[in-house]
Formats: sequence, C-alpha cells, structure tokens
Amino acid sequence: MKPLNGEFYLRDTLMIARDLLGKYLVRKSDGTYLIGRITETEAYIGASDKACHAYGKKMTPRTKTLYEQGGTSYVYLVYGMYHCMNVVTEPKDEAAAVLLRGVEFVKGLEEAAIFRYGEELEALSKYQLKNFSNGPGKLCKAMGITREQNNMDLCGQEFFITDYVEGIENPTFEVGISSRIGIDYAEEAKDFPWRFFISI
DNA sequence: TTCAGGATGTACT
DNA sequence: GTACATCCTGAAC
Repeated sequence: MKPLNGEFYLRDTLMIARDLLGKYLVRKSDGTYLIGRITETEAYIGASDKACHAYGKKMTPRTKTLYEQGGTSYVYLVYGMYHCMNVVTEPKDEAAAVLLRGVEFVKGLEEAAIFRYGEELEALSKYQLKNFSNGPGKLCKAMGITREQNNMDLCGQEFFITDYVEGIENPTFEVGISSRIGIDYAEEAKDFPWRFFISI
C-alpha cells in the first residue's frame, strides 16, 4: 500500500476529481488503518468558480491551505458542526481542490463505528450502516478527520490516498457526472458539471 | 418513505 | 447580524 505519487495532484483538477473515484483514503489512527474507497467527489477551482472558498484570489486564514501545492489536505468546518475533507490540487499558489463527499469502508469499520456513532459496530441499525459515510460530514466523522488534519502532506505514511490495498479487489465501475450539491448561492457556477460519482 | 426545522462556529457584511 | 461545500430528528404520509 503506497501513497499516490505527488505528481498525481499537480494535474488538471477535474481530471483528478474523476481519477480519485475508486481510490482509497487511508488514515492511520492509534496504529490501526481506517481505509475507505472513494465513491463521490466534487471539484472546486478558485480561478473560475464562485462556489470556491478562494474565488477571486480570496485569502483568509481558512482558505490559505487551498493555495498550497497539490497533494495537501484541506479540512474545514461547515455549518458550525461538520468537517469537510478536500484534496488540494495544482501547483502552489493556484487555489483549487477536490472535496471528498463519500467513501465505502474496506478496512477499520469497527473503529470507524466508534468515531461515527460512539457505538460498537454490532449495535448499529441498518439505517445507520446505510448512512455511515455517504456524505462529506459523515465520512470525516467516521474517519475521525478534524481540523487537526488540515494542511497535511498526503504523500506521508499516516494520511494518504492509494490506488491499491492488499487483499482488496478493485471493482470496475461507471462514472456519473452532475452539478454540485449545496451551492445554490453560486450563480452560474452552481450548474457546472463538476461532481463525479460511482454509479454502478 | 419523505420533509421541515434546528444545531452550531467561523468568516465576512 | 447573516450565511454557510451538512446532518439529524421528529412528524406526517
């Protein structure tokens, strides 16, 4: 299990958003691995995108991370209570990132259940399992991702993305594309087809 | 099964 | 004060 090469993150952001589908987000916590297969992403590109936190070169303490070199994590708090995990893309000083909106756990589900619901895996209802990590706030909670994981190098050994996990088969899948979620305020940018998801 | 409303901190007006 | 890259709950169907 090897982190993706740093060059993966220096390409076109839309291409990266598409290519992240089916890859694995890995976080080492307390010596155990939490691993989830990425099922849904969205691209945010500051240069042309009113929905991006850094549209118009906006620079604040929060958005500073978006200008880092591709391959850095960008984690922020939305609606006062949920974290969102992004992968910064493109070279330094270009503000762009890919939001991870959903994962399917392939390893560490028992530990994740504690992060997510504070309960043992066996105690969870069918409804809770179905909604375990199928949203940006949910996947962060399930993986224990907080602002402590902001601005981390995703080429390290504790927190990274890989395309192969020992013992896990990579299924084939179809890619669905649509407009993004939850950005109705963003005028023309709200209709950009910058959301990618595994549809089969 | 769907739906409206509320929770809550940070950034910006 | 207002808005926000969301999710959960409880009530109605």
